[in-house]
Amino acid sequence: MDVKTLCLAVLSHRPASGYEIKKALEEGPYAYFYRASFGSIYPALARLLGAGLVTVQAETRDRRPDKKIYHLTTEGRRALIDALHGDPAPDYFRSDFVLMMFHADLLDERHRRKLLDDRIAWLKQALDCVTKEIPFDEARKELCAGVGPDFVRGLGRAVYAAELYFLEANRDRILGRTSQTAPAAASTEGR
Amino acid sequence: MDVKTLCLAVLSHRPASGYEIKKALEEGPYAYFYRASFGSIYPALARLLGAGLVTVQAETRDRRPDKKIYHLTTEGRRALIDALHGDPAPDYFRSDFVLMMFHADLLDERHRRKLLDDRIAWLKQALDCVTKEIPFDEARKELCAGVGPDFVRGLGRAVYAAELYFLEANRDRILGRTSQTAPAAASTEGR
DNA sequence: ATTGATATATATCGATTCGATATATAAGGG
DNA sequence: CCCTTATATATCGAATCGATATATATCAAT
Repeated sequence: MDVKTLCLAVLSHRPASGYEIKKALEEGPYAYFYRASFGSIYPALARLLGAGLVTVQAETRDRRPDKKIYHLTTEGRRALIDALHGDPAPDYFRSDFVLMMFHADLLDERHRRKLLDDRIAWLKQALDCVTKEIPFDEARKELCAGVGPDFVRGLGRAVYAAELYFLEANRDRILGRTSQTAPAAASTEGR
Repeated sequence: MDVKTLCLAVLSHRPASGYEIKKALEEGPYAYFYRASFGSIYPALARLLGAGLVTVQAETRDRRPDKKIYHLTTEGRRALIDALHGDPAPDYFRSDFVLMMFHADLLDERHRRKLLDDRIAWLKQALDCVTKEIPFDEARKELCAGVGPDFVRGLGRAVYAAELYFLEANRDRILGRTSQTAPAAASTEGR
């Protein structure tokens, strides 16, 4: 699924600016399963505009740069629905954390510990967010309402909780046995 | 982490051709947490060669195109270790499946069911692979040996199992309540 | 014989995306 | 003044993608 479709998806909730689309993708529920940079959002919006799948209205604000609000057209909505009914591409997952853990034998103890601690902290924070339903503002709330978002929230919770549980249950395994520090250091820190 | 580092990581196990690197990334344990295309692997290898982080030896084979085997240099190994000790970038995760489920209200019942069924089947197959330790050949076996790979395998298993469990426990929720087909059709298929 | 599929190999193309940067505005702090 | 953060639009050069090209093999179907 390309960034054009992603923008259509965000706009299916409500009209938004390019910046707001980025925010939804970065801080809203989409952040857990998609991502896009300004470098791809603006050209994608330009293409959507050219294709008649969105329209744009400029809003002038005092002492601020103009704001462009993009609206989904009927054709745009249809294009989105078509795309959502296509075959899903395989998940795209890249994780430095996992790559580093995979090469644990090349890592020093300190770094291994830091990776685990940071990951555990991040998972706890993410679980907190997902569980809480982020009620920051109306636009954010709207994105989170419905059976689909509920389902995805539950899925995210399940997966993050499983990872957290696994990391906490197995951290000693990765910290102890591949230690390359002196045995004395290992025995005081491995326990 | 860029594709250069990824190639160094694969080569840290044993020398390999560009094609073999791709295979390791596509079918070996790396497939679950990284990915790269030929379009990025070959240019990355060229850059690594230019930087002296790898060397290459051409092997002539009868009636076959030459095979280029890339070897990690000492500097290459050092560069890899440095990269692995850096700060991990945030995970990059994109999922058409999750995006589609998030927009379940826009999907017809048939498509929703297909998405779930296919995903569940894929998860089962992936769990099977991860559990089995893929003992296809020596090169593959080598990639899977050690505390790091064990840890990552366990992590993958935990996460996939959690997702599978969640999907099986909640499929009726996503199939039933957002149905937009006639009530009669829903009641015969929802069960 | 040809075609299609699959496999092992190297390589590259045009399109897309990334991450950083630029610009324009605001506010606050050192 | 500079830096940081925020709200906005936009673009750059580098990296990556997915498809394609080329070169070889084997096997199966027509």
